Amino acid sequence: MSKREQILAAALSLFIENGFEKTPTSAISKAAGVATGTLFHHFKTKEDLINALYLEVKLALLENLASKTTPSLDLKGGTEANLKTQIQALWFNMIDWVLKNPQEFRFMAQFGESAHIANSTREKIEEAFAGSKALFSRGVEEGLFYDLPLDLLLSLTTSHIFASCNYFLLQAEQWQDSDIQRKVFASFWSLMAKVK
Amino acid sequence: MSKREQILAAALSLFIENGFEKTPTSAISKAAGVATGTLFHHFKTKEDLINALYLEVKLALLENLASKTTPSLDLKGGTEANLKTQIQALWFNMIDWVLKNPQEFRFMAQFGESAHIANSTREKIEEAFAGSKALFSRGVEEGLFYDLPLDLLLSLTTSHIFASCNYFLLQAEQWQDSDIQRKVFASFWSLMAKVK
DNA sequence: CCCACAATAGACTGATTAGTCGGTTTAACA
DNA sequence: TGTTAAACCGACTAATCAGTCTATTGTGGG
Repeated sequence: MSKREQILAAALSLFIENGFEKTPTSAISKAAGVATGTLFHHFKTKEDLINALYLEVKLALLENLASKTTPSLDLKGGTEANLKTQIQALWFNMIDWVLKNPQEFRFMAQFGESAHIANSTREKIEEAFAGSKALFSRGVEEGLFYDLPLDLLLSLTTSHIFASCNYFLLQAEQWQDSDIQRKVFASFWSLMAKVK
Repeated sequence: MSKREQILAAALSLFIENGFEKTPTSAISKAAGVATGTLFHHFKTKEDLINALYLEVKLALLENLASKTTPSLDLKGGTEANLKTQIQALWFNMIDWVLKNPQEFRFMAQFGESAHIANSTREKIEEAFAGSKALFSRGVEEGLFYDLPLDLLLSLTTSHIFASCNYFLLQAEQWQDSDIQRKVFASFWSLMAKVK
């Protein structure tokens, strides 16, 4: 692991444990086994560090969502069944990843709304997630989902899945119950899908 | 307005604008038109101050939710219609209050997850909101809602309504559209209500 | 009118910390 | 082997800030 990675890993742990302001850069460099100078060699400021970390975490999540969701663009089984399958895969992958990477998730949850994350960082993430966004856009276009502004729909679905992750992270044994899994996904789906 | 209230009001503005750590107590007392000593007379520490503020804001919200939701315990029109009506009233009241108190909402959103809010504060709030909680508990008991752990269901509904508030706060003109209102509430309701 | 105590004031300090600086080590490459 | 630049080191500093302290001003009850 490069020193840069050591620093990021140490920062991740310390930030979620103590918060940003209560984590001195000295503590980060110490935990990373690195000198202060090295930290500031890799990251111009402490804010740069947290922004880099946030971006990396988000991209790691994205990669994991994408890797398993076969983007099978052929529409066998009808467009609706296909879309639901893809979104369901995304949903499972997300919870899977969160349960395997609890620190990363806590970090996203804790700092996603914080003022430390710069707009430029948010824009980069927005861009990277454009692909997943398109999936939901399709649902609206095809009249399958509520005809609501896409941003609103995305915000509703994102917060639903975040809340689910948060719950299963604390109650990991419940995630073993496939009955609960089914119900929670049903809840997720019907929050956007029109009643027929 | 008492000095104590002046301090809380100043802190609210400054905290949402600059964050907790980037708001020196000196800035708060200055904005409140008060001396440092006065601030620390009313609040033992800066953390005490934010906890008091958080509690007050949450209680103000609660009062507003409760005041308008006539707790009509007679069950005319069937228990189901009654429950839906009450929850719908809660839902509208919440968005109404948020649109009228944007700073308070931003504050809740920004600091709800933060480590500055003590557990004792969270417990007090939990207690205060037990009444609203009971409404959802009823829905589960009556088999109207998904049979999921109450905490999970509450977390899902809360985050849905938070996301809605957040959206309408930025896109206030959309809240004028009663068609959108209907759809978003439908989404909210079907996220917990079993499909029949 | 007086006493006790709450409220107010603001100068001050001890501790903390982000980031700098001057220098050393490592490593790629010519 | 010599050159160069990146990576690395850690002592140091300039600035900031939470909370203290001592003094002053209301104020309610006896």
